[in-house]
Amino acid sequence: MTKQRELILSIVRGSDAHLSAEEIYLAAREQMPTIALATVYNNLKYLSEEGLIVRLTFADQPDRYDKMFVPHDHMICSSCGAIRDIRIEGIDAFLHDRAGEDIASYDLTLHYQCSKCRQAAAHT
Amino acid sequence: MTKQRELILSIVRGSDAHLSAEEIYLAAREQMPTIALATVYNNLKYLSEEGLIVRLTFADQPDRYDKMFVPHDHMICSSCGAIRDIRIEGIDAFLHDRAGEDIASYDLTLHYQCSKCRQAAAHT
DNA sequence: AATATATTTAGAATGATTCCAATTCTAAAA
DNA sequence: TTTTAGAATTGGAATCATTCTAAATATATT
Repeated sequence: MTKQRELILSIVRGSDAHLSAEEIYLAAREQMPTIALATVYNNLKYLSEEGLIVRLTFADQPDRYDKMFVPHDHMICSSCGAIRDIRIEGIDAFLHDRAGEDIASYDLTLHYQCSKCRQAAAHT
Repeated sequence: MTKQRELILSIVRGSDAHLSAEEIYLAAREQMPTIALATVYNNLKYLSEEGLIVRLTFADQPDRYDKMFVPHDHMICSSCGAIRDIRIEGIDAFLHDRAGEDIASYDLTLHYQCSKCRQAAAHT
């Protein structure tokens, strides 16, 4: 485990945001100013493949990375793009029941309008 | 409605595959050899925004386009990347019930291993 | 300490998509 | 039907996220 890899893992694990590679790179540089962007990408790929973190792909955005200590899904605001965690009780069993195939995993993203954007839209 | 737009819409509507912009471009060129790739992108964006077709975003792939005449979700093979439609009875009500927010829409992708890849993996 | 293997680095390359500016089309008005 | 205004098309350049490459460096093993 190199220092770089350790640092990147700790940044993802230490944040509640859903950080992009670029954001992780900027955070990493504060502690290790010589780290290369390619190293960040290499390690994010490695850590995702090892299952230590989870890569999230949304439309019209760079990929994001999630520590996913607790299983959950995501909600994304259609207006501002803000991402939020959501736990949907029983979804896992529900999907395994009805898929009719052996499901390895799933990605679920709910689209909605966050309260901030709902307010902003209200008084226009 | 320009001829180009009409052609692109008919290609998406006429296919059961989940075509990428590039594939749609190639199909379009057979009937209209001078059509520009940018026109395909412009129209796919326009048609998606109008709700006439649906854009699908998966990890590690270009976006794909779906006519979505009937609501459904998708399964993607973790080995070969093949995409399949799946209908999950009651998922819509289930999500609206438990989200605790007003859901505009959702994206659900199940990851699995398709039968072809399962066989291929079996006799190695 | 020597060696083999894995990782890092910086920059070039790639691929998907968007942007741009010039031209052409379309549809509506005169 | 001409005129005209707005929209769409075209081809190429530009952009952005990400991966690749090859050389240098670090790490772990003998």
